[in-house]
Amino acid sequence: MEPVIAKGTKERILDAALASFSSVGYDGTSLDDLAADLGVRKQTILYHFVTKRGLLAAVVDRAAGELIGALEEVLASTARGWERVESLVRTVFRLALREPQVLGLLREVSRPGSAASGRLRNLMTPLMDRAVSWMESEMAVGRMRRTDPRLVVLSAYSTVVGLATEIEVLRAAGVEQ
Amino acid sequence: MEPVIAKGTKERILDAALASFSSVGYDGTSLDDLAADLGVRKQTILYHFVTKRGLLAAVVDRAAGELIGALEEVLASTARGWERVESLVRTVFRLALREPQVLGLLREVSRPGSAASGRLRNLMTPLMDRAVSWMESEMAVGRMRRTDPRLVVLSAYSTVVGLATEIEVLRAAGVEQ
DNA sequence: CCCGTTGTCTACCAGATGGTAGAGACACTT
DNA sequence: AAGTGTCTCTACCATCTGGTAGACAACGGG
Repeated sequence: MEPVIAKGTKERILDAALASFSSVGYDGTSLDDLAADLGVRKQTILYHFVTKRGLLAAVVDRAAGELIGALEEVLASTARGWERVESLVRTVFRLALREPQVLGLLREVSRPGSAASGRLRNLMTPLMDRAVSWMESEMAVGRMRRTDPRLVVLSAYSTVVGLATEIEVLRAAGVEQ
Repeated sequence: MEPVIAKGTKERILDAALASFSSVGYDGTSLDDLAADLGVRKQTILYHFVTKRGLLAAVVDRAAGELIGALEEVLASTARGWERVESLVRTVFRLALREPQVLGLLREVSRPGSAASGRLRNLMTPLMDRAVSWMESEMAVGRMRRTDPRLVVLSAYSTVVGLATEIEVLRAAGVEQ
């Protein structure tokens, strides 16, 4: 599959695109600049991803896959109640520390009206539904206080992502982890 | 001060620009489109704000002024300890509900490397410093637990803004206030 | 009656952007 | 040797962008 030494051009493009999208945004990223950074012509990028939106979609798919994969792993574990929530949160933070770009991309793309916000929703809603129904069952057996689970999940989501996103800001402010 | 019937062109431009910047972002906003929406030529915009960045700066100044003004009002009150924090948070949320665009703009502009992030920092740091030194004095008299105030303020900031920003998302998900 | 200011307009442009067309190089199969 | 698919390249283009230059009207004061 993968060459032993050099990453394939396609992967390298995805890496650079993730970095660029998450820092300067989708509109702020020009294919020419991206290609120049990679020592490649723009048309090479377009060959692999057909259009700029296609590139964004691919980047989102890969990043979301990583995030979802990490979460799935936790979901497969046996922890129950708030323990489970805690390890989920911890997982997200660990990912945010290792690859801040993924969270940056999430922030960029979750803007309503973004070129890929629909795609993101399609990837996230099943996860969200699972979380909601799990919370409902936990509430049913009395391990959690009874509230609107959808609201709780959304609040938790935005708080965690918000905080994780600001990690760069925190770093810039000279704060430790 | 304000004309009774029609808002001045300048104010109308600022309104439209705020809406556009906060939803599709700075790069995603074209002066031509903005002008077309207003029934005005692009050059009218440039007459009032000279350059696109100038327009952004003006929008940021006005929005930040609103936010800071609201917060100043609370800071002038007599509430102490966590009470005070609570009313500050409440104020931000009230503003976010009334004008979600302001928070959208904040999110757009707080991205490191944004065209106006420096300007925003200049406007926010005095507020931040006040919050930090206030917390320090509260901790000194034992009304608050002793921790790194800078960290607390940053966390609170990102959590509140994060949550407030997602209000549109919450609304889209069909959740009440 | 002229003059400077203010605000909006028409006309135009240089540069960047995403995208198309097609050729050359290379590897693999037949 | 010929053919086929994969990958990258050069060349080109239509469109859109922010921005400049300058005309035209309205207005108020001297």
